[in-house]
Amino acid sequence: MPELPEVETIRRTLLEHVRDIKIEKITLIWPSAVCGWEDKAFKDLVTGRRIKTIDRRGKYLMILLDEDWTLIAHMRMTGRLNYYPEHHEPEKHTHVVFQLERGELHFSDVRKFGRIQAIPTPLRISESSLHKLGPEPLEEAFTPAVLKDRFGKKKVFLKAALLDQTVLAGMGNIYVDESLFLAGLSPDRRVDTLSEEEISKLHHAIQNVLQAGIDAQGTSFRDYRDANGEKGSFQQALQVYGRGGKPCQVCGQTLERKRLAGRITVYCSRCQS
DNA sequence: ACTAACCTGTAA
DNA sequence: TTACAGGTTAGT
Repeated sequence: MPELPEVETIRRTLLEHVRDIKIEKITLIWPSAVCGWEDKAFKDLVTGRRIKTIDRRGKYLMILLDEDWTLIAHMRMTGRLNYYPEHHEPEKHTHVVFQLERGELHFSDVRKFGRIQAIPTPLRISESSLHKLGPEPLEEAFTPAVLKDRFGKKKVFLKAALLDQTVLAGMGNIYVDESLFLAGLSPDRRVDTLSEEEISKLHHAIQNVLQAGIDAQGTSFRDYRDANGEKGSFQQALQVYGRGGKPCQVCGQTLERKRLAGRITVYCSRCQS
């Protein structure tokens, strides 16, 4: 579920509570949520370490520990990281409990797709799937020229290109559809047909939509919650995602809904071309 | 480039 | 009962 704005919101709401806090004990309720380590090895590795800070790369959360180890968490569709200031009984889908010096951090995931892994910090880029990620769309280095370069000679649909994490890191089904609507571009355009001006519009729309998503603390269309269990509010601002068959809020035309690049895609055939 | 698979819950 | 869900990967 969480895309860049949701993961960024989790990062921020979690960091407030856990910066410089020591992990005292780990309980693996469903050990498969941790990949790459035997239960005991993982516990030994992380127990007693202090959380220095939390970074984000695309949809990955990176919890930096002292002694140069990093926990990498990916929520996939329904993963959550919840902070509780007091003891809290694990809920039905809680898989890992980190008992902290102050409070507890629970990783839960209804669909069991989400994962946590531990890697040595200096090797993090080359040793994980992180090294294949495209640029961060909200960083200054991300310019229209970079976007054009990332599309390269691809001939795929815009929808597929923007969902591809190696092209650009952090966009998912919601923010891709919203960005394309804002840019006035049809999701089934081939990326090699875009003009300079269209690339520029798309670049602007991507930054705009992602920043608005962060400002609204993410989109709680269904399951998403931040580290405090709070919903975001960007669902109220959605122009197309989840609105197939309803009228376009700009021109009134019925919004199209069809499967593209394997994902349900909603767009306005009048406003987007 | 598309599909299935990984899972569970919810809504049609 | 069936389809579908914010993601990714491995297969064809």
